[in-house]
Amino acid sequence: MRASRLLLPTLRDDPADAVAASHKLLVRAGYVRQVGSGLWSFMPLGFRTLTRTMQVIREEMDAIGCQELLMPIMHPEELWRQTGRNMIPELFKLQDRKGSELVLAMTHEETVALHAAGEIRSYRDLPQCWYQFQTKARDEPRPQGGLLRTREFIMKDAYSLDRDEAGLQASYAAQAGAYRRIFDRLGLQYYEVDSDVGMMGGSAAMEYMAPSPAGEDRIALSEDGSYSANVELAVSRATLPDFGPSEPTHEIETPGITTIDQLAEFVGRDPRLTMKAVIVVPEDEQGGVVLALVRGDHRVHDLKLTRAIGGPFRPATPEEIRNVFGAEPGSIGAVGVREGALRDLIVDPVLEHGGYLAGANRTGWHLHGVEYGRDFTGRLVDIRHVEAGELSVETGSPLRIESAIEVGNIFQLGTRYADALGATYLDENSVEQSIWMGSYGIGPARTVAAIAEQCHDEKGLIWPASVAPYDVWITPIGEAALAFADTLDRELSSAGLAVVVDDRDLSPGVRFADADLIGVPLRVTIGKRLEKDGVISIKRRGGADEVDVPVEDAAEALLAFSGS
RNA sequence: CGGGACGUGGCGCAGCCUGGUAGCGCACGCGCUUUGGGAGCGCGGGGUCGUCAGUUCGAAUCUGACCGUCCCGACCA
Repeated sequence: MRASRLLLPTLRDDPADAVAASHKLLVRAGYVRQVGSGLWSFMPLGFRTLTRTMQVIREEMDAIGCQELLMPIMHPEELWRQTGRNMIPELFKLQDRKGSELVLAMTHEETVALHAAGEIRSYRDLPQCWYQFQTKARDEPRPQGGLLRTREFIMKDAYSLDRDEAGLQASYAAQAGAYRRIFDRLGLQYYEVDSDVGMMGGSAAMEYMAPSPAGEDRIALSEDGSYSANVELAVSRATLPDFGPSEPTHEIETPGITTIDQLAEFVGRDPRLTMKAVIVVPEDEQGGVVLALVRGDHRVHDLKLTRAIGGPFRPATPEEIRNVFGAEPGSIGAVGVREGALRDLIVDPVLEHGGYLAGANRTGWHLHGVEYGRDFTGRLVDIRHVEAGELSVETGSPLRIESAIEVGNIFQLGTRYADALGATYLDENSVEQSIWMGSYGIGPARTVAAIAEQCHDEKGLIWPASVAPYDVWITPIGEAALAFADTLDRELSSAGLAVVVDDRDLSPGVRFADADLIGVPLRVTIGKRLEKDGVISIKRRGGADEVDVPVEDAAEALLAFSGS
């Protein structure tokens, strides 16, 4: 293919509004263009890379017996009412001309359960696995980072249907294996981490996380490799202070002290010997205030607390705090709270042992020696944010925290969707049973962006061979060189390689710069030395220096390079 | 939703404070020269200055509203 016939809209400057490396590079190299916030077109170059990425995914799905199908993007809202997910704020809603209510699918569990209910009759029909590449629409509060977070995107979503939990676990394991093969083939560096089930519900989930500074997620990883989890649910062994002997509680006056730092400083004690009170109000109709306690030097993880409460919450106002505790914010604790004043009292398990300095519910005073079980009780739920340097629970290996991009996830859903939509089968005893479902997603476009984040240098993109838009980029300099380039193109193309001959009437420097920016793995330069010495130069993008190859060996050498 | 920034040819920007006929670089078209790392000279085309309203003799510039985009905090492939 001659470059003069291709759309190669490369840019010399970074787009002004781009921050993430993948955003800058994919726009500059002409792979993608923006249509609106979180809405992107894949230009021909980008579409080739996206297609190759999807093909790798398709091959590995097929390899585990998953069957490709296609479900609609537009659904009757009624379908989503049946699982209650029509209330999700990210769900786009619209009406047709008759006023019928429709939604744009943000995922397809409901549709799969609908078809399972319609088509699966017997245990003999199970297990099944279905997948598709389909556009998802999500009314994101904040699209971001170019392709990293968009409002419309293609997802590979697969769904397993099994007769029982053991079957689901086998399907889940098969998907996990396929995912590892997919991301290995795509040349992506990634971690498989335990994750929150989020809006999907269900019992277990893992995420595939590509480490990158542009990533929005934080993952906790143990140094010995035995533990990896999203910080949304990561647990760790906290360091323990020297508590000293247990003492009865006694009040101490702490005038004007409202923060943990001030308190620790004022009494000259380790902040780890203090207790922090977080007061929040659940955002539901029930009303009431929840008191959450963590150690003074720890942070509450919002999502963990959301799970503990069972829904979203907001911080309590100073007035609400005064009303419930009879004291100013900054001197709140669990001891001496009026009976029935709290809707819930959640205690981080770190506080189960030891005596702490805590708020006295009396403005300007704190309590010394407060112990769980003796002085107060509450629901023990892990709500604390894991910190770098803490130790993994099982092996005691130190944890670090990395930023990462979520490129895929797998969920064990259980029977929630099947139950909501009546997806059942008859077992050997003619007893009706619920179908167990799993769902498995990969964002191909986000994966392309994650690869771009990991695989680039100051000159541009450096694609792994499996996803590069073309395999070989030939830059001929001069007429004789162009003729030989076309010959080489024919030879390599018939051997199955995708080749670009950059015949554009541009200076060599510009064409070299474009080739580097676009990131094709193999670069061939044909110049004066073709006629003088009978050699051409081959260079691997991002690899070692150029090597000269005699013209008669050129095709063979390139085929060997592309295969390795 | 809270906070911040920006909107001027295709791209990157200046001009705005201090109102007076819209400019620079790149890109683009034509001609000549040039060809192993973002070439040179010459000529040329292209902009309702986000939109609407207001102030003014006169608005890219001042005021207001709206729209759009990006970034930082709560959500997800």
